[in-house]
Amino acid sequence: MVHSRRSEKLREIIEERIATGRYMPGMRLDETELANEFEVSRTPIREALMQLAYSGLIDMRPRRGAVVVEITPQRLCEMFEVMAELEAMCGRLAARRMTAADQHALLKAHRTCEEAHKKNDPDAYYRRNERFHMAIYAASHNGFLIEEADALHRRLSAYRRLQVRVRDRMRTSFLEHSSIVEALIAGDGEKAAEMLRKHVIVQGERFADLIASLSSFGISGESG
Amino acid sequence: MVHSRRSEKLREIIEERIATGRYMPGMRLDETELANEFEVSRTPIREALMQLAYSGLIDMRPRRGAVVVEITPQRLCEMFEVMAELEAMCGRLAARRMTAADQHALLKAHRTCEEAHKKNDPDAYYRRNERFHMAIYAASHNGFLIEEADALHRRLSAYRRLQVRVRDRMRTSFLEHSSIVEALIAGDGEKAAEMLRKHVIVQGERFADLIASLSSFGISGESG
DNA sequence: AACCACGTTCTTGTATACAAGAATAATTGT
DNA sequence: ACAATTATTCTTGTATACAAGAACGTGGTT
Repeated sequence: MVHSRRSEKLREIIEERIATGRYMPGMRLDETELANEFEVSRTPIREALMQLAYSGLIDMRPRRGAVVVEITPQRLCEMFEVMAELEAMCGRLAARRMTAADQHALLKAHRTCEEAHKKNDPDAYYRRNERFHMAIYAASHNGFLIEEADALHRRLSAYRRLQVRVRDRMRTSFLEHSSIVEALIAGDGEKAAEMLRKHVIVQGERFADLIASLSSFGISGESG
Repeated sequence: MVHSRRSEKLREIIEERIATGRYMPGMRLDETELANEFEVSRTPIREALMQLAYSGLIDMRPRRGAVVVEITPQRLCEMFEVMAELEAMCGRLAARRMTAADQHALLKAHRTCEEAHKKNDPDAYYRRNERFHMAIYAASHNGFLIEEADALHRRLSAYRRLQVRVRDRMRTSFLEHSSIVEALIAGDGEKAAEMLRKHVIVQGERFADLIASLSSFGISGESG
């Protein structure tokens, strides 16, 4: 058995389960229970939970255990607002700094999105959309920015997954991607930034869509 | 004795020590040593270290202990580049959303900076400058953004402290503050954003200044 | 004398034991 | 019968014990 910090992997697994909605907001995470499930002691479980608490995914009140944070719609919009700005920044930098290899990766990711769109496969589109955005982050050539954008993107992935299912969202998203690619390839940083900002931010009718999907997700609903 | 998670406070203390340069980059953090110093067991120390590792302040290689991360000049510039963008975003939002109370707080913070500037007291200016920037963050009325800006600001505080000592930097900084305040009060979000971006970003001759101060700080020097 | 192998020691990673606060259930008083 | 208070139980927070890998030193060999 490899003895090299299990809490890392445990954190990733729990993070994933929160992101995919298996651990719903408001749900209590019992240390002993998790320890039994993963067949480890409470120690690595606790270490994983501490990290998640620090990153804001769970809330650990002293002596009251870990709870998956209930993200209010307002909070979620705030997070998307910041995400939009980070992506806009990536786009602005990418337009100036991207290499031929970056362009190639971006175009490839865009084409795979197109496939998923044509097949009308929201799950595939969701995954390929992630790669599209990652390609833009990478092209910014700012390592720290890439990490931050990546981290926030992961935190929002559960809600992004929901958004893709909204009627016509996939088509709109893909069309926006096309314009973004165009601006990036043309080297127009400001335009790319502006389009990415609008692409990511949640406002207007998309806000209503989000609220609607949240309630089906169990957030701000009857969950206590 | 209050039994409510010591690792929180321990994390803050260690974080502070890294920020102020007491724990220099490259320095090894011995769990047992820290446990003895704080008169606790290794358990809460470890929990604090895990959190710091997750937030990127220290590096924990399996079985090789915790080491304060060596931030390269490039990395530091990347971080300031992101900080600049977050502050610009705060400014843009603040110009639109700030209340009378926000304006009052901002002007007050600005005046206390002026005092420190006139007394030619870099340490006081450093502290009051923090409050000035915090006032802008708060005025953005985006709770998530405030937290993120705050966290990154803290991570960069050690380097900011050095920058203030650069000749004439305090005067330049204060003049820039004045323009920023003007733009914010006038409600000109784009201008405020642009000025904040330039105020925070490290480039040109300020980059050279940073490199120079870093070597005296022990970074990228002979420290292993 | 230099290099490799082995063993010692030291520190981290994990498990378990123990303590203390919070939730809950039971009991008693009004 | 209902509420309040207390006792019990349950879970977290901390300490300590133990195991395993890594660093380091020593000794032997070439």
